[in-house]
Amino acid sequence: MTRLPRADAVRNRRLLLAAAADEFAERGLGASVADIARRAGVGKGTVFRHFATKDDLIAAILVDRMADLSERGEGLLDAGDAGDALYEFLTAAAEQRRERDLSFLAEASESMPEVARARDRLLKAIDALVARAAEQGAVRSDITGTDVLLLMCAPVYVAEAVPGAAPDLWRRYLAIIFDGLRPEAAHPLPAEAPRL
Amino acid sequence: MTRLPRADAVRNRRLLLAAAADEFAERGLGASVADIARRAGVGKGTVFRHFATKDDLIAAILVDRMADLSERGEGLLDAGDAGDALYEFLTAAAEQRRERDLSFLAEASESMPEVARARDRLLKAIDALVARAAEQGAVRSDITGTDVLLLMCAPVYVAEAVPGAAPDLWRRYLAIIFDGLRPEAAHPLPAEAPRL
DNA sequence: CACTAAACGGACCGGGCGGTCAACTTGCTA
DNA sequence: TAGCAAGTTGACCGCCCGGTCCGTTTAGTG
Repeated sequence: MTRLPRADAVRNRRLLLAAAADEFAERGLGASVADIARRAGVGKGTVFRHFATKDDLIAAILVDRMADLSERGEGLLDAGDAGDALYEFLTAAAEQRRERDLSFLAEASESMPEVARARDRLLKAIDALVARAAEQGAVRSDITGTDVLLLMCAPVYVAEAVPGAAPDLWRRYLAIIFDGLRPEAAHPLPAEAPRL
Repeated sequence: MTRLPRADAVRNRRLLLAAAADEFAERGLGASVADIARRAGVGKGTVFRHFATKDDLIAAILVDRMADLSERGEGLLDAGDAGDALYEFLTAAAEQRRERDLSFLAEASESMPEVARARDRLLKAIDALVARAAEQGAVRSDITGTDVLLLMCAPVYVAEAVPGAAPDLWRRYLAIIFDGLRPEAAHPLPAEAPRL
């Protein structure tokens, strides 16, 4: 059998992921591996022992976050009102991103299979939430889970552009965007729904 | 009197701005000054003669773009249907950004007074468009020009996240978001409207 | 407790970046 | 057309980054 990982290695990996998430959130993509290592209280070499490249580290962070969101979405699937459940899910997604904006990490780790797998799971949960909401007439029936996955990020993105904004400004834009998903649509949807 | 700038200097400045916009659009914020100079057919030193720092160059690009949009918005102020005018303006804004996404330049040049001035002019035009649309009942009356300035960027932002997307996918999200602005609101707006 | 493979640390390397500068060229003016 | 300020150029500087490497430390094992 393969040996179990050493206890200190497990601990350091966790410290590294947490430190990296904080550092990226504060300094953006340009945060240096050396700073991350220092923040985790670890040597720079240790970072590269756990994650072959900076991009691998980024991917690992993203996978963790998407897994958290997936769990949340799956837990909301048996809620009574499907519209409320969807709204609540979108709120949770916005809150996660609000706490630490790591959206810029996505482009650095496109095309990593582990990230793709995590995103597929997330999309599956959202698909189910949207389908139920559409059945119950809470949202228009021509939007897809992918639409919602994409729009999910918009409220915080929009609110972030305001320098000294109230911390819950994103709620304002979530309300507006969710209103745009209602069944009584004024505008037909141009362009086909995207896939993935 | 102060001397007029030399003809070649004027030409090079224009070449530089165009080359820089292209280069940034293709390579992101990390595009190097050396590459921009090469693309403009000019020495690296010339870049710094025209723009003291990389950030000054970025600011100049942004000012140009915002001025273009402002002009467009101001021209739409005497259109018959204010709702259509607003929709058309948002379409123009999305198209500009779709052609070349330079959104990431904004954070590099926050707090530059020239950029602030250009943005103020743009905001003024949007305020007027939104006020007219609200008067005519095309949009809900509790949204502000600032809201629209912020939301304006969302459709392209959202559509960009899809790798091989149709080039006009953003129209889909513009339709959804514009629907969210209609007067028949389902959700009250949480959080106050932001300023600036 | 002794031994070893796994894990760690940080000096080190090559490369690319933003920005400077002094020698050179050129458009404008009188 | 002569003269010069304005403009151009690319080699150069110092810095910091991602990634490597090897001597040292340490957690688990029998």
